[in-house]
Amino acid sequence: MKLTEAEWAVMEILWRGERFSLSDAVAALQPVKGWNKNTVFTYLTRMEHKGLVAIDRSLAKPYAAAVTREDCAREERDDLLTRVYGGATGDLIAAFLKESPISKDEIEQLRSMLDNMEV
Amino acid sequence: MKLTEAEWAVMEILWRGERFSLSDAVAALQPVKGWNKNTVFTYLTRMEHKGLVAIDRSLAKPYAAAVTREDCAREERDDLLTRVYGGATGDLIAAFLKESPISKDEIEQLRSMLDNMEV
DNA sequence: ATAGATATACTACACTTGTAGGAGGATCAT
DNA sequence: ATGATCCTCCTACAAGTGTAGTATATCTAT
Repeated sequence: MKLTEAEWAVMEILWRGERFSLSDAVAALQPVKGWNKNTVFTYLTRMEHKGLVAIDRSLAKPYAAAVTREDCAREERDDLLTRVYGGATGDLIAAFLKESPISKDEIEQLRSMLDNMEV
Repeated sequence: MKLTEAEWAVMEILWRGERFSLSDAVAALQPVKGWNKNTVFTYLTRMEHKGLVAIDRSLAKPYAAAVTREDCAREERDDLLTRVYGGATGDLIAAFLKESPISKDEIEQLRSMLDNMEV
């Protein structure tokens, strides 16, 4: 399930805590989105149908993420990888490296990952 | 301009050639999408308004890509990088490396890219 | 010059996404 | 116990997306 930009905003706040009441969610989304509470409610319930949000209506804080951030991140990565790079991970990584300078530490980290990949 | 999945399919075929007639485009999209010619026409004209497709109605083959594949790929990369990884290129690359095995050649290629990044 | 194929234009319709209004029930403080 | 607040549910609506029908103009081959 690929998330829209707005859905990412909702999930980002859900991933930052355990459970949320409506007003918790509204307050957390305020700086990012400035949404009306009904808008937040609509998102939460629509996203329940999609299996993104778990709602336990018997709790005071009914809302929680139903998927992990890592699962969503993987889907986004896979989508980019296959749609744009036809699965060629090397090309994709090369493109990222070419355009975004990374720190010395990160370079070292990646180098050791590469070392560990040699079987 | 972020493309939808269907728009990517259209651009992919436009990027594979110089100029296209409607039926060229329909034929090329047939195996991928199986669209009706009207559907293809609608996409082409809608995408002209978005600046994705250039249409020169005085030519026999009026349709051509108006943006490069690399520009679109960059937008997709940037979007993933900032939305999902908050700009942390190292983390993103690490995630790709962790999940998708790459070939020995690619490992070497990346290693030399890393070498060249050290100033 | 006329039938058949192509191309263009316009229109339509269902579904999704982004956004919010209104109404009714629940809760809480005084 | 009443008014204020909050929560839930339902409804709505504009824009965008995915898909195609209809109608008309144009080209091409006979």
